[in-house]
Amino acid sequence: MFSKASQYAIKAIIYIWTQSLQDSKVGAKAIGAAIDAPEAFTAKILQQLSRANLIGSIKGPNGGFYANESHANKTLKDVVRAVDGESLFSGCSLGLNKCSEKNPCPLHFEIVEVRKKLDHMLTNKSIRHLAVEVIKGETNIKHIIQVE
Amino acid sequence: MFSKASQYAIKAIIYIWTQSLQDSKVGAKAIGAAIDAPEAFTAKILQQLSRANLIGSIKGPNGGFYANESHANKTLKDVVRAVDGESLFSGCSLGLNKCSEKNPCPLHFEIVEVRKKLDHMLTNKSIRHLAVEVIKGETNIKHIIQVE
DNA sequence: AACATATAGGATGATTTTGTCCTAAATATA
DNA sequence: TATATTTAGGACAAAATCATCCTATATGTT
Repeated sequence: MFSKASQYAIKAIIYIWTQSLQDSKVGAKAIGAAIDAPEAFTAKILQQLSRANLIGSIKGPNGGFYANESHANKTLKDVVRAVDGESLFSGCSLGLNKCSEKNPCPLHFEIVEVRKKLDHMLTNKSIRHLAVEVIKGETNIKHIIQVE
Repeated sequence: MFSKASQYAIKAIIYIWTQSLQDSKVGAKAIGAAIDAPEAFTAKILQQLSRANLIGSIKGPNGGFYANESHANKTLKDVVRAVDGESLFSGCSLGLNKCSEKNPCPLHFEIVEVRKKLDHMLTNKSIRHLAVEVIKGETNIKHIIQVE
């Protein structure tokens, strides 16, 4: 459903918010470690999020990534859009070039319902809100380390 | 949402049913042409569908692919499963190794709703039924050729 | 000013997915 | 039995995605 890149992006941006809500910026290294994602690849994704104005970034010592009020109304849909593009949300799910009410593919009317739920999932809570849930311990964005 | 391979698979198997309902087998070449998919790649996918017993195949002159009563209750979910595997339907959508009711990711409860609709879309009509709709002209599985 | 730290971004490599090509195996027909 | 046709399947190639490495750029600190 989501590419690896957007999975990392979602976990990363929620993590950034958890830190920003406690007034601290985080570096790419710390983010990668926190979400169990490769650091350099995560850094690339953070660039994309930054360019899309979903997070802020500051170079240099004490720099890092952060989110603030200017990002407060962003949702996971913005994240998935920035990283994976529009294809999950629009266009024919079977790849037909002309697919419409008048000339529908076999999934045309059904996919609307799926996308409605998908949209709801990705827009009904702000990323900030999702981060609060993580802080509260209600949800979780990390792998669980297996101990023998 | 769906891989290219499973998009081809869905169109191919519906096309095969449209032909089988009129008592004729179809070859890989004709299938590829009918759904605007590369022939050799389509052939590989047809092998997978055949191995998964979603269609039948016969070698040699007058051979080809077909569907019959023994395939009549198969759905698109079986097709997507055979081609793309299980990941769309189960497992953590953010890729967490341990994600459960007790230790949920931020999307854990929401993804259930999306998958419910997805499941409905892929199981509420048999492939055979979808083919009938195509035959009736109610739906369509081909690209529309652009004429200048 | 020099230095250290951190993001930005280009170049490159690995892996997966997509796609092609060729040979083997099966089977209908002459 | 020989031949033509068609699926099965292995080997290979191209493109996209995932991932790493190195240098440039910005900026805080000494």
